[in-house]
Amino acid sequence: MTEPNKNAVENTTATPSDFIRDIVTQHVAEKRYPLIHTRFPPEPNGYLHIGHAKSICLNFGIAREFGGVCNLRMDDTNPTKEDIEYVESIQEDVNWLISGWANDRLGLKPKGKTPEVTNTNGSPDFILPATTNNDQPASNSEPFYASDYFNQLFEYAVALIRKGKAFVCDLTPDETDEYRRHAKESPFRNRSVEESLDLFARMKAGEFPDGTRTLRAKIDVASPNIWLRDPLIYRIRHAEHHHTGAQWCIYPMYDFAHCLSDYIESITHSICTLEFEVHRPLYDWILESLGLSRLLPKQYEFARLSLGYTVMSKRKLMQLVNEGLVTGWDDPRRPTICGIRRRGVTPEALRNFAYNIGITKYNGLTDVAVLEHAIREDLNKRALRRLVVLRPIKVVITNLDAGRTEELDAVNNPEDENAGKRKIPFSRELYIERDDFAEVPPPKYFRLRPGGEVRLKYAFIIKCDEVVKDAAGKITELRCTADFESKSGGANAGRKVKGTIHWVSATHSVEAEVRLYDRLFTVPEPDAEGDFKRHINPHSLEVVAARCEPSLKEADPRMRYQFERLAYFALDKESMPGKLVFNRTITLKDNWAKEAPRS
RNA sequence: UGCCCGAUGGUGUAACGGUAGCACAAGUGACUCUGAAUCACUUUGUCAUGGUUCAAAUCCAUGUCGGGCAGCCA
Repeated sequence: MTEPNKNAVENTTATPSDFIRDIVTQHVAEKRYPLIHTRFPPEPNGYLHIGHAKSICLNFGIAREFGGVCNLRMDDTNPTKEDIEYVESIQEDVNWLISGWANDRLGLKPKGKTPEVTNTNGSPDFILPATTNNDQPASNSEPFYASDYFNQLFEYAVALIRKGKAFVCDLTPDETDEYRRHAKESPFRNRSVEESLDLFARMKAGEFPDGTRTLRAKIDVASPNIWLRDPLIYRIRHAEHHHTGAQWCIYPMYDFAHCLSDYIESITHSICTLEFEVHRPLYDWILESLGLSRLLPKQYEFARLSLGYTVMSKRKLMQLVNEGLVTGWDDPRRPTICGIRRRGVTPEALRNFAYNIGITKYNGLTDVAVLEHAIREDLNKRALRRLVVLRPIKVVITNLDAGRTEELDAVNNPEDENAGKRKIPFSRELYIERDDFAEVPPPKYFRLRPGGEVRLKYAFIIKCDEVVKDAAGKITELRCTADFESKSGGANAGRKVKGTIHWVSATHSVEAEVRLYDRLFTVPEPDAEGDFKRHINPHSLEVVAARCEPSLKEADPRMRYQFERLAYFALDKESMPGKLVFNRTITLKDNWAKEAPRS
């Protein structure tokens, strides 16, 4: 049997080019950093989706192309939204997507390891180096967690207060909002360093309820950039954290935690999406205000992915799960990485897609056709061809005896001669696809019709002699005669007929549940206006009982299949020996579907 | 409203002051024991107006349109 990953195609030779890689290239040329170090920092509050895949491919791609490292970091500074379930799924999805490509660039840390002090002369300074798969067996490693730096972040915050650059503020959330909107200084802005230090320590000790006090950076309340108007950097939250437990009741805000986590991990290029652009001055301000001794990371922003006929926001994806509109996070109709994987898409296809769409600062809408093309291109090269009839109609070969079986040769993959051949049984009773017979054929129809001929793939040319119907007028079977000389290699093998259709032997075929997936939404931008759920496609899933050629009894979950003339399929995780379940990954391109309605 | 960012065929992107190219999509034809794949060909574009320059998609100015931010979310 062929290796599952053999014959894969990937743009590994072409080097992607975009404005971020241009910057990195220049930094490498001027030897600005000893090592190019990126990071992928998801918040564990949901499952990863194809938009994250774009970011993963960017960050790991850069690490790969420039001989660097990309840390996986849980950006877990908000205990009320995050969960261990998401931590686990994130690791699984990242590993799946980068395996065989950039898994050797994955930056982890030894289990339980926390940052070390690098500078003892007054201001605190911490470092936590990454290890890669090359340095350390994966079982002793774990991802980075922003929450592992809570001690260090606390010390950095104290340092900021000491420098007179942060203060404890007693304003309520509403008041804070109000003051900020009107560019008004907090009445607590000028309280003494000692008092802020004392209050901050007491915040940490749990003396105050949620929302009563915050730690704020002292920057510029009149700044045109809202994020510089004395932004909050710590808030009180009496909540258990999935990673640090009940240790803390104050938690750092994103802006404070992120830049410093990058610094601690020696990140050089901190790449995020466009909505953080206005935060960049704050990112720089915090790092510069602390007077840190090592090279500072820099933030760069690119446009997040929007894809046609789907929704990408975590909130909406969560809503679809909670309201039972899909079966779960890994429902194959969803744009989540696990859903895409379950559907049968390979990591290579997803990476090629990410490569093809490029990286810019323009917020566009990517056509799903680009994704579909990447999937088809990959599957065409690797999928094993099989004959399966989705909606059967019976065909009786009247000039073949009942007990007789012919064994016919079939090519496993015309795109890969190493994939070999297999035998398919042919007998008196067959099934063909209902769509492949038309009693009253439309123009240019070249499949089977009354009195017409068609070739059965890998087998014989048959002629339809009689259409049998039941009392209600429904077609129950087609009675046909076969030209046994027309078999591949036979005397009449070269005989031309217009159509070739797929078939299975009725007696030898095995049943399978086949799940036919279509796009989840009926419009290109479901969330453009109004309620996105109004646009859910009622036909996004159809389940049929299909008849498969017998070789599919040994179907392998690692393999991909093309049911000839129909679509690409993969085994679902619910499939069992004796109870086959296939998911349709994507249909074959169908020009007939475009042609037929014209007539 | 304030601040920030962006605009190249239908869609997504390249061109780094010097021939507007690529991919997807669409269309035509060839081939075909998959109406697939493959191959060949074709259609369609620099937001607008000024300026700088021998030369502008690229630099400058103004405008138009689009997006983002204004959580004790990330």
